[in-house]
Amino acid sequence: MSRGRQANGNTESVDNYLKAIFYLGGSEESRVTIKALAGQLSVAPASVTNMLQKLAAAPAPFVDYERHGGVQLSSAGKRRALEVVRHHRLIETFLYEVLDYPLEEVHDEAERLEHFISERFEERIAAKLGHPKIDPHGHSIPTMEGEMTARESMVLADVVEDGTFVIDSVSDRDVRNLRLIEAAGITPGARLRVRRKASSGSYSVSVGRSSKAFHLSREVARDVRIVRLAR
Amino acid sequence: MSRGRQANGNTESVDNYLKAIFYLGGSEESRVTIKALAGQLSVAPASVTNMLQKLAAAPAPFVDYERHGGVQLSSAGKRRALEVVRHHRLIETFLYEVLDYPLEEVHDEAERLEHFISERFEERIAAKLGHPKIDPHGHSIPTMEGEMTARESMVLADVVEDGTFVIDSVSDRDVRNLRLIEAAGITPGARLRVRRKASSGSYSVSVGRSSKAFHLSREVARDVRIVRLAR
DNA sequence: CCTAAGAATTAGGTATACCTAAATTGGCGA
DNA sequence: TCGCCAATTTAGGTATACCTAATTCTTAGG
Repeated sequence: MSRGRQANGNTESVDNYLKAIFYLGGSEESRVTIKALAGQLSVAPASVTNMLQKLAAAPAPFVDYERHGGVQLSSAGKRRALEVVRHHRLIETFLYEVLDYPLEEVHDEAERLEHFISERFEERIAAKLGHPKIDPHGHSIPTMEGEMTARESMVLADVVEDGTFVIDSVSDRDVRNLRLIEAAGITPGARLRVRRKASSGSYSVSVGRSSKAFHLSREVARDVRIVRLAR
Repeated sequence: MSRGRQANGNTESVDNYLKAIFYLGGSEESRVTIKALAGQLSVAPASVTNMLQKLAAAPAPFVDYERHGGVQLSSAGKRRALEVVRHHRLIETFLYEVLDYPLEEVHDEAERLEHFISERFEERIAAKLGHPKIDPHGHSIPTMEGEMTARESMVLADVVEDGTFVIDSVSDRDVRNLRLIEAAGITPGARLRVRRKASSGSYSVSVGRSSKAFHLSREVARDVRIVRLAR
């Protein structure tokens, strides 16, 4: 009886590799280097090579791996990655909406639970939430069929001209940043006026119809994605 | 970074050993044999010996183990076992009450998730449910402090005289039995009239105020616990 | 009281998923 | 073109938690 198995047939570890390749590959699904994966997963490069060799050697492999040539998800791998992402984001939404979690705590819990919930659990929380399309951070939730609607948003830190935007999503990568972002009232869907770009790369912004401007560091601006408001 | 860790500091495996010792020790908390544990956990006896030696060698051991002398939980072990049981039963209640799971599916999902939820999750579902004292099977839910109210109930299969009882709890051990039990309307709190004990060891019973009697096999009667109704 | 059955333990393996350290490789700049 | 060097891979090791087979206890019955 091999341990470490879950509701589905995968290992927590395998799922994490797939998710990491998915994220690092970006929307172009480009090949990902071993080094980048190692960084993302906080694991030694040698461990990554090992794991990828194992994954690639499987009968219906999740990845397309080539010696010295990086990795890419196979279509099966992409399907599985999207399922894990769906789990993650549904759980986040559930924790936030139903269990009243504070936004910053949602990520870590979801990160653990995403590997262990059954299909039934997934289906039930989706139903309870009315089959939501975005999670509390503003990220798209893939459908059961593994479709994820693409969003064409940009990182706030890349904005060079003043303007008015709609907040698309916020990153859950860094809890400290996320707390600042939330405290500032920066929430997906809200209006964001970018007032000034300091030479340092930081911003003066205001949210909603408030005219109170406040300051956002470049560091924090990197964790906010926005869409230009149609004029 | 050792894998297999959870929200708390334990291994899934360790938690399962503690839970098994807890169950097998019964309310008298008697010593449990290696063989019984091996049976309960579906693991080879040698594996049990190994694990117990490791557990007993820890700085603040969860178990009191003696060579050729069986095991018993230490007070720390009992505390942890009760926490896992609390998780399990709270999750069951949550799945049943909030996510509308069918009763028979509640156990397996809880069995997996009990190891991975955080204290916060535990606290939140308990709050959502109004700090329930029993789970949908009728089992007591230990408190946060590790107290579990004892119930003096008996197994239906042990009843020798006809009489009227209150259903205390039903076992979730066997899904097939549980389905029969539920279909019969046997639910914790309901009234059960035991009409006849066949020589085979099976019963004719009726539930609630219904006078429709039906048949219960000894096998199924072993999974129902009852309390004699005060006259 | 002594022995043999059955319980428990020891010994030696497997698989997973990590690690470090030591090769190797492949592409880029001199 | 060639050699360097960072990236990658190979080699060899660790810990967990299992396994089987072989050995050693314990104790209950003769």
